[in-house]
Amino acid sequence: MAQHIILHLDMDYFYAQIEERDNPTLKGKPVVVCMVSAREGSLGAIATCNYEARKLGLHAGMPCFLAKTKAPHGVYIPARREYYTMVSDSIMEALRGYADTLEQVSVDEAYMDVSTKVSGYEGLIEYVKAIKDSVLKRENLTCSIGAGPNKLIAKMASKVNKPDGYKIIPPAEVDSFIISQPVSKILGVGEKTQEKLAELGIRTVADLRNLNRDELTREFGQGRGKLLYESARGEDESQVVERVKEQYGRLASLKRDSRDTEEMNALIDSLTSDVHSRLLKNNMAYKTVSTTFVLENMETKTKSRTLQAKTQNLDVLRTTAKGLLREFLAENPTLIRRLGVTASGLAPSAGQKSITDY
DNA sequence: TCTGGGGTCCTAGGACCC
DNA sequence: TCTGGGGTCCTAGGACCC
Repeated sequence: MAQHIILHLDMDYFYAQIEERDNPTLKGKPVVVCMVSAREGSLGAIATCNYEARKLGLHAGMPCFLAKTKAPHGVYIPARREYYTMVSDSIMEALRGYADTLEQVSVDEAYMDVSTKVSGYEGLIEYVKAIKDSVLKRENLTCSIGAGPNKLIAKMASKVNKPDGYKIIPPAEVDSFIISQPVSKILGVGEKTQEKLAELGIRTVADLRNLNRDELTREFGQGRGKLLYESARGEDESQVVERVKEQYGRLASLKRDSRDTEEMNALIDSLTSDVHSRLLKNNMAYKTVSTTFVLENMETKTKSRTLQAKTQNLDVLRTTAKGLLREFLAENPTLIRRLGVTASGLAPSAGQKSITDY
């Protein structure tokens, strides 16, 4: 049975690196790419920043007004998402030829199963270097690559020598590699799980190994329990698979917290147009519509409705989303901060069908 | 004086069907 | 008086990721 060789490729500080590439005078300065919303008085939040900015304590998700107090000389650039997506598509295309299967995880990240492309871990360094080189030649951008016998190890390895580096973990080194990691590095262990683990006295993967399967499923449920048990042993059976989009959604902030139906319906018009154009572009139909409400206190609520049959129709999307908004307002007295619309239950569109599907 | 936007996966209860 | 068990779909929410 041939061994699996999985790579995880991660573009370095992707959005900010693209901005640096396009404007070399930015090199050496803290570069901060911001997501800007329509909200009055808001400077938005950081999407990505380069390493100079990180040294000053900046990180993704940080509000930009706060970033500006820490890095007043930084260069703040509004995100150009469509452009970054084009760059991403070009990179993914370049990677495809190097992989048996390519699984794009996000704009700047992909898993590659290269099991039949290389003869083993011996020749892997050259192969990894060739991939990094092709990305550099194609888009003049650097990336980092991790390699190992499964996705978990590849992903953790890609972080080891960032930026512009690589790390290969052959099967014999998996155990010593994984056991040295803090639990927070395990994929799927976020803030909440970390807190709960800390209460149980668990901080490292080595600690985690002291709990057996039953204890973990009792504490964390079937899914997360299994994940923790296997991850602690460097095991991950999940395969690299070509991803199919399961939903298209758009979310945006209101100018100010509101219950103004007219304003919100107008926003829904614009959000649904966007979602709809992506459905058309990919020739997909949807069956379920969800409206997302982010409240004053940042709490998120959703309401959804599944149709009798799938459709591609824009008016149905709009009417359903607005209906859900009306219901939500009738049931909840709270002000709304952000609104979102998502189409899910996607399937390839049958072609000429339209309103009659409803 | 605040805190963006786009996703995936899992869980759980109820409806409904065989 | 007692009334199984399994599967699928729908809705809602939570955790996590970039």
